Amino acid sequence: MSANETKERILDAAERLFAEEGFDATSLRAVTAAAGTNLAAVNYHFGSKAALLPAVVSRILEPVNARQLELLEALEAAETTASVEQLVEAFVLPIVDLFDEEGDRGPMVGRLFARIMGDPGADMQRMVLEQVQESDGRYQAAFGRVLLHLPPEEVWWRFRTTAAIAGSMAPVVVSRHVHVETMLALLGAPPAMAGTGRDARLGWMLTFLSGALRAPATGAASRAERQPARALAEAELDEQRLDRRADDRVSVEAFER
Amino acid sequence: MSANETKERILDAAERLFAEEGFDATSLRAVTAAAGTNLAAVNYHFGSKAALLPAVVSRILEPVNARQLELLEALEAAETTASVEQLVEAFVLPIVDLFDEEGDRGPMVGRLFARIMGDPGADMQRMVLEQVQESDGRYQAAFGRVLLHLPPEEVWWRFRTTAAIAGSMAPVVVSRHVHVETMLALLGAPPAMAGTGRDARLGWMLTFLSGALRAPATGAASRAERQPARALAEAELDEQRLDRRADDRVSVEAFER
DNA sequence: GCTCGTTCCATACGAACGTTTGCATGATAA
DNA sequence: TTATCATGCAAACGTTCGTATGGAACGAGC
Repeated sequence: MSANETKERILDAAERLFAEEGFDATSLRAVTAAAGTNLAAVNYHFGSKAALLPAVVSRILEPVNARQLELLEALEAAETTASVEQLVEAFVLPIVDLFDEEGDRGPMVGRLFARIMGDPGADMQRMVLEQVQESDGRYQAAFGRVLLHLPPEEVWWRFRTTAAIAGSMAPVVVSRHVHVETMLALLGAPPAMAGTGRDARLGWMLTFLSGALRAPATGAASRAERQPARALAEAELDEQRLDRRADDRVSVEAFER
Repeated sequence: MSANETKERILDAAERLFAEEGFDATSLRAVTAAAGTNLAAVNYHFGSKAALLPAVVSRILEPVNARQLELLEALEAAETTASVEQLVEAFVLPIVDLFDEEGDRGPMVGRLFARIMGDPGADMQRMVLEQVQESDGRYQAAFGRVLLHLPPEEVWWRFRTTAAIAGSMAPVVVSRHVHVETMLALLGAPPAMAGTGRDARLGWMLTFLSGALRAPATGAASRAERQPARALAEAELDEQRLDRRADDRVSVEAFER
């Protein structure tokens, strides 16, 4: 058997098991058994178990990054300025398509990414950020050119959040990778939208994320809209919440500046 | 030492270690060493390692749920109908305050929740959903009464996404729990907003989430806004992307109905 | 047809894991 | 004082983990 074939089979098995059980809960014995190779194969081909995870991730992320950049360049080559929706679509489409691959690989990869992006470990974050660095920077700049009503740092944070949602929340919430039976049993609502195919999910995500990105700058919301929420709630609950700290109301005032 | 004191010390240690290292990567020996108790204490007081996690989570979630319900009831008792922002604030405020607790417990709990909400395992999802069931249902109903421009299932999914973001993305992206040094080094942008305190973060989240919730129903966006993004990108890239499937364009048409 | 480097495999090792056991300790009630 | 019970502790159990080793199988190049 060729070396590459073995490596690919190991990556396939690891991808599935890391997604299903998590990295720590997956043993090399389980990986090699699923891959149909010997236990020692992982250490031979990848050096260690720790080195297997970045290999799995970059095999997934590379084509997504490439396509994100292709779509962005297409937009930038056009004569008209891109809209927020266009930028969001160029960013999100490759991700949604990844989670929508035929067979069960899409859901699987979705779960893997939900795990990875939710992991607050420094090593994990570093690994992901290294892989998306280029695409990320290019989109940051592009959104900065379009969201002119926002100060730069707010653009930065909104895009960071958007990217994180696209990578981690999308597969869990929007697509078919969540344990819908569990949600149905416990929350008892009809998640019909999840079943209507890729384009419905894509459109739904575009609406959600574009809405968030387009929102006016923080602090620009009218006082009439925001003030009563806090004032009312605080007043009605003051006697109940004995544990609240004294500076609470002060900080509200500061924020409502 | 009283039994409760030991249990609390174990929960404290487990909370921190689960957040920092993850559940699987944390050994009972590490927990009991940090708690200053004997190794057997966990099994004595909680039955098993598996039972320790729900105990940790519900100790955190209980006061948050209670406060969410308090704030919602205050809004519902008012004579005027609540706004989207008011509802979002009532839902998000207890969560933001949780991640903002004095000392380092806030960031810690934030990391723990990022892990838990990102975990696609069925057991984990079931555990969380059971704990938030009541509050979740009440807010679902409340948002349904306010987002009148959306069909019920879209309200349902938008709130699901909002809740997931509030629980998992908020601590990672908006607050101080992300490894900012790593982001800075790799993405090289000034995340100044994260440093300006709780109220700035809260306001930022309200803007982001309210914007997403207020967005028009999916499909209601104008064709002039959305169509060119796809058409342009597809046309310019057709020759490059040989691997694209044939039904791609068809499905776009279907979605743009 | 032999050689050499790559790949594969069976096996072993030491460490770390969750759990259990048996007994010590200390407070409480009779 | 004695009996009882909840709690704490040290030690050990069997299992599983990641990694290392030494040789077998194989194919390309001379």
